[in-house]
Amino acid sequence: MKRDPNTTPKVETNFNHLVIMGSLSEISRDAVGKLLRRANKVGTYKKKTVVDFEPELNEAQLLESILLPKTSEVEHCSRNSIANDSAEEKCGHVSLDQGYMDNKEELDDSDWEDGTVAMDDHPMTIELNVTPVSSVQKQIRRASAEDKELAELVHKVHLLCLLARGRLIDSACDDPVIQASLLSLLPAHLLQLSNVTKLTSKALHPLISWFHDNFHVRNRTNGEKLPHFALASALELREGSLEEIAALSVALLRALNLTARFVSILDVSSLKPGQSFRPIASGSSKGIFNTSTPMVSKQKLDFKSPKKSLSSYEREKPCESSLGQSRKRKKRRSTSNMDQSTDPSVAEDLNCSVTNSQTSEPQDSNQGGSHITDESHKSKRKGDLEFEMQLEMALSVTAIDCSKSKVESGANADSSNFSCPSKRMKRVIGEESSTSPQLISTALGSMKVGSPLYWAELYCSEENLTGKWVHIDAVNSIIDGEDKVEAMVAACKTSLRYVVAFAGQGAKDVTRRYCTKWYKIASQRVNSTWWDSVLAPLRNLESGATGGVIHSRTNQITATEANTNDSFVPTRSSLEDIELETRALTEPLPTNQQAYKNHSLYALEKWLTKYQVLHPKGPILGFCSGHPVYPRTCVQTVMTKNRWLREGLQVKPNEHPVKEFKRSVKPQKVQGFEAEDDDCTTDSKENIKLYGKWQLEPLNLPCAVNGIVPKNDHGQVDVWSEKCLPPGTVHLRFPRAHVVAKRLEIDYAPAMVGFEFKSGRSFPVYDGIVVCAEFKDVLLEAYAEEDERQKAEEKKMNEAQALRRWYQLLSSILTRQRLNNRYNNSLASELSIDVQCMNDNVSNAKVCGSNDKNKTHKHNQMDKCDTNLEASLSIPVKDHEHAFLKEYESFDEETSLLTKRCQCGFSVQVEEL
DNA sequence: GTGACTTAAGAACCTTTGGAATCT
DNA sequence: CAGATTCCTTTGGTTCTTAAGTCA
Repeated sequence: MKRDPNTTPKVETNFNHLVIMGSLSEISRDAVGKLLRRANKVGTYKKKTVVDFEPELNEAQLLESILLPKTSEVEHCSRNSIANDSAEEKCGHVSLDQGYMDNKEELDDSDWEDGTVAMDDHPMTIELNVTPVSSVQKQIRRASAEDKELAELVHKVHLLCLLARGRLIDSACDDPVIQASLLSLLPAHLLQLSNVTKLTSKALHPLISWFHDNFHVRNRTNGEKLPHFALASALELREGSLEEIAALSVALLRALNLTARFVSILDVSSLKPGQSFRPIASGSSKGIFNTSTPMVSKQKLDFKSPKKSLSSYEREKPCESSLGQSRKRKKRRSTSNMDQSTDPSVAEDLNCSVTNSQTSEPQDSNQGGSHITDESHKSKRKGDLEFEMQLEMALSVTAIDCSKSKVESGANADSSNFSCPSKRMKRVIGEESSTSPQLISTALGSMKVGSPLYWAELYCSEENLTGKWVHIDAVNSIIDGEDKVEAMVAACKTSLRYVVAFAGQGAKDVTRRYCTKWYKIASQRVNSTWWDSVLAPLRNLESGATGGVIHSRTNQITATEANTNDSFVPTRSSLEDIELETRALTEPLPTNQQAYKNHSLYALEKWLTKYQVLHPKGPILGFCSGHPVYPRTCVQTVMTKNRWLREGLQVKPNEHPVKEFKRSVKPQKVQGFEAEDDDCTTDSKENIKLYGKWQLEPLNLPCAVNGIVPKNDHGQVDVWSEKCLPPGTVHLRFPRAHVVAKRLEIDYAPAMVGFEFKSGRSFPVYDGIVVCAEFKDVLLEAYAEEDERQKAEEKKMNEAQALRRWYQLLSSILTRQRLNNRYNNSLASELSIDVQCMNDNVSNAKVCGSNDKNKTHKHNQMDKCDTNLEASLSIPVKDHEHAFLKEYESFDEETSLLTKRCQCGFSVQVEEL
């Protein structure tokens, strides 16, 4: 992963930060890497990856493949990106087709119903022979473990991306230029807020209403700007995306020297597979269709098929609203009594961004018009776009080199794409400046709202006794409306799974503050261990930036006592932790029974599993449909004696099973009809007896005495864990340990570590032996020796085998040569060349074992062969019989080698025995 | 529209101690 | 001949989870 050379200094700063927080960047890399590897493997997961990944794709390309959705939305593509896209799409199609052919049989109707397969260049007709009735009864395919794993990986990576984005926005809020510009716009009387020492939420009303009147949400694309510039641009125009306006409100609060956080709902892809990602703010399609006040004319809805009209409607909506907004905007501008001139210094800075957004405007509307015609084959979902954008931004932060794999289509997209419903909510709720729940519900009824996604949290030292973080939604002009957030989000058919507050480059999960029904979202969140480890470094940064020692009224009174008696100094962070924890423990009782099934705090007896009991059975916390509600802490897991044994625990004497149920014994197939008669006897024979944790004591195994290992009925020791070892024994996990133990006549028992299931039967799995502790060293020593000896023997055997093979090879060559010489066949010359080539290699090969004192005739013979071969290969083959004359012989006394020579130059070395 | 309940299907979990043939 | 090693074959019942349908 290389750093992108194109990243701006701002991003680099962030990256450096990430590097400092090693753990987080590691987690990011790990999660993204896993996803990429996983994606590489998965080619058949249809809903998420229609493109069949090519194995030779590199990571960047692969990422692109994931991100490049099946279709693309023309309106957000730059000219360049369109060209690139089409090229890429072509590639995509090749593999898509391939993938389709490969997995043809796996594709079911639902794939086509999704309508996400892009066939841009090839018009296609799909003939459906099915009747409408049968198409309704589509095949339900449950998600496999693999699908779940992939969904979880995507979820995690998406979370990391959103976290990274939040940090970028947060750092943009700290920008001194933006803050100064905001202050310069602020009427003088509101500036006094910065001098207020005892801040309450009431004091904020004038400020927030001024902000709300002067900054507006609008749907626009602002190119590839970084949050920093996007924010500046929004400030310049006094309008921007939901995110930008919320961020500006945070910047304003910070400019006034107040402690503020940028809060965002991390609207992340689902943890469960098969659920297509739909950003909250875009509203659910179901909701839109249920609305009684459609936002577009009926004609547009009448579009071929209901399915088609759904998607077209979804896509048209933003355009229409965008146009509407621009009209509204003009009106607003002309009537606005606010000073239209802006700070010249800021204007200078922002010049380019302003032109950017201005030029993007007509383009926007043009494309809006054209995309209706193109939509039949360009239907990239907003969620996909958002995901791409976030992933890209996060990757740039974590400096993954994705410059080549830039998802061009996504780059132009902006969070404002999906902010228009929220903007409408603002009109409805904000303009009437009322926050009554009734009004919200009216707004929701007409589905003119999106969900609040971003807001601010301000620390008010005079709220409560110790101070409090106050929810401030400047976009909707809501102050201290934390209890309304959940209802607003729920109205959008989603839930707030992750609400994260950003400050000082850090982040903190504050979901608990906004969520009253934790049981509903708990299952939709990633496992808390992972999430906590991700947030740990960010939490520190956050509390470093916002935390401070509390000097509340109560503390001031007891300040001296606290200093002397208690070392605990409450910080904002720790007090908030307590507040959130308290919320977690005081959740109201759910009204529906099924909510108790996996509730973390409460339980109903009827929803307990087979291996759960209530102990103690009380206190009763309340009732749900007549069923008593118990605390979850009373739910205990019960197990059989054997299962507890594995945990290193045994049932105390005289304890009766707390739960008992009949084991259903299936009649043995072999016995056939005999078993039918046995039915009642087998049933009564064995009941499964379960015991609770309170009935147990530590395992009391017989000790090893006199070097004898206590064994079970099978003459072995069950080693489920170290706890199961009899006292005074050790588990030696090396192979062939029993051989050594047996040789040394040490008592041992095979260690059974589990079972393996094969062909319907279970077989014990052994690993090493169990011996008395006193023999451990002796055995290890002996084993080391034995090991060494065995290795030496192995080596010797290898060498001998090598010798044998050499001999075999050489003699076969020789035989061949001899045959050639004798019969002088036509292949002779060819062979000689072949053999000549081999000569270099073979003659250099040193034949081992020739120094062995116990030289056998075989070895001797081999040596002969060796030299013979050398000689025979070194001379050209002729029709000639060697004659070894005595006078050419030489004898080397040192090596006892007799060298015989022929006149032709051929020589043979012979070792005398 | 909501929730209780049923049904159905697939995933996940639990079960828990050979024997014949061949090689060394 | 004894002991070690390899090969054979590839369960099936129960519970949990999830989604859809029905009904009050």
